[in-house]
Amino acid sequence: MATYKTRAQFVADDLRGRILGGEFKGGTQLRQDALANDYDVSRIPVREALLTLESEGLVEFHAHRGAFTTELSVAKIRELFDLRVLLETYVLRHAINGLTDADLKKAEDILLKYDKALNSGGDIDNWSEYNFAFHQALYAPAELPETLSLISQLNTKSDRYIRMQLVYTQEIEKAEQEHHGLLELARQGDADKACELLKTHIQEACEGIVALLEERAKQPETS
Amino acid sequence: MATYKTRAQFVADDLRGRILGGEFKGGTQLRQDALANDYDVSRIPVREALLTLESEGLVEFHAHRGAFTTELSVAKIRELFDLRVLLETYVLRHAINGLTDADLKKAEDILLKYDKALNSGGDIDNWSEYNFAFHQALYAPAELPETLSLISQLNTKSDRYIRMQLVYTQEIEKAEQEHHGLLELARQGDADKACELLKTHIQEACEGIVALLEERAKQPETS
DNA sequence: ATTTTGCACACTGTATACAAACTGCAATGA
DNA sequence: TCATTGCAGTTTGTATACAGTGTGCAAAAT
Repeated sequence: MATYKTRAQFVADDLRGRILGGEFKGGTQLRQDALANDYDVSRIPVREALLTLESEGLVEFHAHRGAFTTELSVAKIRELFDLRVLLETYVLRHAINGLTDADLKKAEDILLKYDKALNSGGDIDNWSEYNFAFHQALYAPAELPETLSLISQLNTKSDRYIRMQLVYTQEIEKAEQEHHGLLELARQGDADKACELLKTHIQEACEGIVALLEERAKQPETS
Repeated sequence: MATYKTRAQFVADDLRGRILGGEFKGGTQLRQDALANDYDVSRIPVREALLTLESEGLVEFHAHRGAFTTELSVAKIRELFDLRVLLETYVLRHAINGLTDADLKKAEDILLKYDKALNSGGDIDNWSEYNFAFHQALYAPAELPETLSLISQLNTKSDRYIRMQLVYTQEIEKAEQEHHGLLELARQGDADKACELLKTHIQEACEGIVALLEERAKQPETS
């Protein structure tokens, strides 16, 4: 199942994980030769992987100078989260009437599974996946694939910063509670309240990140 | 100025134009070798160009089987246009208060320039560019680059169908009138009315396209 | 006659090799 | 001293060559 088809895809998937995991600080150059050695492939699939990541906004190409990891300004982070509010409340509103019991059960399963993982010495590494899977489970019944794809893009771009926040603050429990609240409102079919909760859920995460970044900006380099 | 940096970028830009121009019908395979001959380059830059176009949604890769042009279902077209309404009214509302005289003048210049081109035996080929330039001129003052980027994506994906409609119906004049109306409302700073007009402007274009596609679906292949 | 197996062809995916562009430093000149 | 030019090293961008996978037809078997 997880047997990757092409080397380029494998490199792209792994490298994405490394970037999102914070292995490279913003603006560092990704040398094709070094990556090719890392993965024991030639530079061709590495280049193709970097192009893929460029289209996802994780990397920027400068002609004849190579690929550099991107770094988002506070203004751009705010913009991304505002877009998430706009698009995610939009799909949630469309999805909420068509939610079947099976859909709700699926979302709940994901939630409980992560609750359990959280209690037994939770891993933050795959929190992003759980988080995204939960949201997608709620959004899927809207049957708006293009919209979900845009939302996925926005999540990928903001993922690094969300993780950063989770490492430095202990907001996961709060987010989990909000997820439970969201599920309950969805079950009741209360679109207005659900969207309102979703909105604050996203906005508060944004503010947490911004606060962290601005605090960090004050301090000189600590490496 | 227009001296392209890399061959891959040149191929991507040109090929995008050919796809949007309707040279390939939906689902046709784009053979790397043939394209490499067309552009007198090797397959490497061709592959990279195809990857770029894949990220724009114009092409789909199937592992070991190559790249195929995409074709959108009516449902997806409707979804794309609904997203355009959502995002474009969002930015217009943000932009409309900050519009300077210079911004308005710039938008008007674009409009008048195309009016003139239209009267002297108008070219449809570059209508897409004019159209997009006009909308961007109105949206730019919002200073929401990520949002504009998403809008640009949506426009690229739907561009083929817009052109198709313009070829078969004579809606350009109507669109031009709506553009003038939009500019006037923007000048007055009436965000509500401007967004309302923008919404119907987009929605009517969508319905025109859908009608055309459904009509065409009834007829057998006429080639 | 229908299905199956195998093989040959075609095309994609990737490695290797080469050309071109950028970077930094050193030498030269004002 | 400071700016400028030229050169060498490094890295990217691309061509060529090879390996691997999918496709279709033909021959063989039931």
